[in-house]
Amino acid sequence: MPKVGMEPVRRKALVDATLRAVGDHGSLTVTMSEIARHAGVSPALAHHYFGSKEQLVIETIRSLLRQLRADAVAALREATTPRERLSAVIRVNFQAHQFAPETVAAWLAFYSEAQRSESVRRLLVVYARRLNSSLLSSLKQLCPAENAAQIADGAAAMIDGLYLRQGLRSAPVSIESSIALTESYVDAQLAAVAGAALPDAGRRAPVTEKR
Amino acid sequence: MPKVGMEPVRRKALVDATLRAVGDHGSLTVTMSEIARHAGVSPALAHHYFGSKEQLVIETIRSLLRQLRADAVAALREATTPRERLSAVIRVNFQAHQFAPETVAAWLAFYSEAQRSESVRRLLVVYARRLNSSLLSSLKQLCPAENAAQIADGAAAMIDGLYLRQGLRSAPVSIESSIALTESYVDAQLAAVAGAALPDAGRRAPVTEKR
DNA sequence: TATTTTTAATTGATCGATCAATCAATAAAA
DNA sequence: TTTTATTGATTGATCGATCAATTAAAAATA
Repeated sequence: MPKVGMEPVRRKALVDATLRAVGDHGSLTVTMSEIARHAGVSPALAHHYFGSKEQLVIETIRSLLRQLRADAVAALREATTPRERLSAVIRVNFQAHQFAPETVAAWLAFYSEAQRSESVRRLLVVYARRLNSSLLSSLKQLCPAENAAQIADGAAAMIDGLYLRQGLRSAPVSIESSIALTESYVDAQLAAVAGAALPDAGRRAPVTEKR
Repeated sequence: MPKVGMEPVRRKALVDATLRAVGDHGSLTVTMSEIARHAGVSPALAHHYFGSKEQLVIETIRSLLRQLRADAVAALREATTPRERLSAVIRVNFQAHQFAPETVAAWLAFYSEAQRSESVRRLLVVYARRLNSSLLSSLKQLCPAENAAQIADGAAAMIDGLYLRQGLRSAPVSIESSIALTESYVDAQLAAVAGAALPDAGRRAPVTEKR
């Protein structure tokens, strides 16, 4: 029963359905039929609009990334100091809808897919780089560049690791604890750097250069 | 050409082949035929000895876990102080063969599979718990228990995260840097705890309790 | 020792199921 | 009448799994 102008509606529905299906299935082995069912259309229509399953998956990741960026922009708008911006970047990654089990499961599936699909890998690299550079730009205003780079790597790894463990649902570290853990890491590292720069501070600060 | 006593030989060959195949394929979508080819036998033989693909995969994960534990035991034997034991635990996880791209890719695939297979999930939970408790037992001798738990969570997450990023092969953090990053995290956290316990130390130590 | 029987190892052939993808057909809006 | 939206039916390929058949070693029997 063709109503004109359905294309954008269907595309969005299919992308959303893919995220949901991949999310609660936990892998890309979901069938096009299942995705289509979630979206309330026939499998053939999914192919009509996206050409292939791989393309649909790619669009889904793109959409996740767009969402993440939009959230980041919004969060950063309210932050004024570098330290606040840092916290904003951390917080965004643990926002409820990003940290929801299905979303995490979907990310995991995408990471695995990245091993086979170069396009998927490229997209995830974009995400990884963006996270690093968001952290880095704030950190560089809080400590020397070389320390900043190291702290950014550590924080990014910790964030990704907390995701991974969230995906396993074994020892569920809550959203708040995840944020606290990451914040605490950043705080301690910054303190260590500051301590090393001010050796008169009474006590030896922990070293960070172990390279 | 039946030679008696082949079973253990074939089982090992098939398990090794599975790890390799899953590793460079990057996912569990490898076919039994491919695994069997890696092992130099027919697909039918793989079914003969393991019954199903799922069972073969499970045995493969078990084997990975065994290896990891053996490495850990060996590394711990040479450590005497709590701090040395802590370093040993960290180091083991970044050993060359554990941190090799194919191994990391295999781990990733298993994590993804854990979303669907309860048995796989259970095994990975065992790994996660073991990592946590190894870290924890050393940490508890270096700081109060509540701080220890937090630091263990953070370190475990960071280790897993470094694996994840290694899997992406985007901004490759080297083995040495990965170890250094994790060590630095532990050092700084312990220093922060110590600093908070000795408030006369001239400068306020960074807070860790953000819960 | 010689012969037969049992057991272990191994595979080729094949079945059945699943699934992505295609396509021709239909229905209604423009 | 052309275009857009939509689907049911179908195809072709892939893959896990099964099974009967084969080979040779080991064990039992004569």
